[in-house]
Amino acid sequence: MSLGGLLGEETGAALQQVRTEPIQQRSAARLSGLLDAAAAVVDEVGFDRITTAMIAERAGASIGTVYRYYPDRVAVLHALHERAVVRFRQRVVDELGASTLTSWWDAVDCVVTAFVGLYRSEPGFRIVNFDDRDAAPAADAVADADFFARRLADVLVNEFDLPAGEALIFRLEVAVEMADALLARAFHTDPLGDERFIAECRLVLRDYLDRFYGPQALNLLATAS
Amino acid sequence: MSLGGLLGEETGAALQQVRTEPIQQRSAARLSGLLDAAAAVVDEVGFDRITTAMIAERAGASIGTVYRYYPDRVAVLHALHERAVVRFRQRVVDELGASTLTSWWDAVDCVVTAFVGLYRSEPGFRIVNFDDRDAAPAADAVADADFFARRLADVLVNEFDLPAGEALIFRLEVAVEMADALLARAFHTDPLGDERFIAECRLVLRDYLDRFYGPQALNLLATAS
DNA sequence: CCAGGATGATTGAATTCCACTCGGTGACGA
DNA sequence: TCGTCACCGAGTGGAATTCAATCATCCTGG
Repeated sequence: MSLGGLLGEETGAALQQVRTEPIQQRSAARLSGLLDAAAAVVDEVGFDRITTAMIAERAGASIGTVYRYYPDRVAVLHALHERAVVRFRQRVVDELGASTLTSWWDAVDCVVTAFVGLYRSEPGFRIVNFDDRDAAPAADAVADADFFARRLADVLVNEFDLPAGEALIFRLEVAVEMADALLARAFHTDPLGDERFIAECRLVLRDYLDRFYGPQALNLLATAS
Repeated sequence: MSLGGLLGEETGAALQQVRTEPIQQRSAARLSGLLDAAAAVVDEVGFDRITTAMIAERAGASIGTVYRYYPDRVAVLHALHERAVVRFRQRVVDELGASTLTSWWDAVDCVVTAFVGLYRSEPGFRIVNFDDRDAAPAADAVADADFFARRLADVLVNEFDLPAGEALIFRLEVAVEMADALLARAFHTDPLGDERFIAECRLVLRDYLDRFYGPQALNLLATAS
């Protein structure tokens, strides 16, 4: 499996929440237009001041159109989140392709860089991120983290010969949670991201994973088996 | 300063948001009754499906009564949050008093234990925790984490001679964010808390702080100065 | 190639829901 | 018995959501 595997096969399923899958092309544009509008509005008025009317107006559509595609207000925000996640994965793949990877650490570093990049460039990403334990079934967020951890695990196993298994997946999940929290904190006040927290995030991740997958730890594993 | 300092002096100010300080006794019961109701409702229907009507009905009061004490819907949730934080601090102090502390690690461990205990016993704590970047002025959440980090820093400096300063506070803030994320994850699906994540939280905290405040690190600091 | 029916897409006034107000009614204390 | 304090719940306004009517596009038989 190549690095591209990170993208996942369910890119289409990301829009699960839409009421009706669009048949004609114009409606595909409507869909993304609605999300663009939602992203813009979120950035402008904030997460909880958003109204469906604002989204519709910004997208040049009527209220009814919003409800044609999404069952309710929060579903729109969920979809926005999903799209952000998909773009995040794409960004990770791009980053991975653009750098020469000498160890698993480079891969992890790419993930952090991608995350930071999206926080900075993607409208609405700051508000509706991995961390949305807030709105509705946050089960999604956990599922996302889990899915992502598994994908990343595949890559690390295949490219850098890390020992596969549930343990690796669990640790990556832990790493994702920590990284998410620290990066969210970094961007909480500072729109460009507080570098102290970003740097500390990298440090924490490296230390944590080094404990299990650093040179010494791997040697121990090798001798033991 | 004793360990009790963690409690803070502003325990009374936690209810700042009430419109009218209750004069007669019966209304004190109403106040906590409203919060109990809010906590129960939060646990049942989730954070953003709460309605003021639900809270009032559950508390056996009328809508008007809710608004007699709280200026708006989110104020109720804030008050609930504040109460949870106060109870958390109290629990930390209790834990600290009940154990023999031989190093700063024991203090950190107590904090984790208190957090886990509250997650298990306090209705609504799961939803409205430190991490509520969600609704409304999320600046509060960060302020909380920061405030708590400072208090904890005071204790660690005074009881265990850790080097005071902004660096310590920053690292404790990082630690708080990570712990919050991992514990939230632990309770996300499992109401009793996934022990794997709880254990990993303790491990991560210890490793992270050991890096700076472990025996070796402290010796280095001592020789350097 | 084209009518014209079938189905997808859009609309926005009407409806429902919900946060919040306020004038009226009881309950407590002195 | 009077003056507050506490409480109630119908009423108001605005936002969320519905739905029947209308328009656009596709498709098919002639």
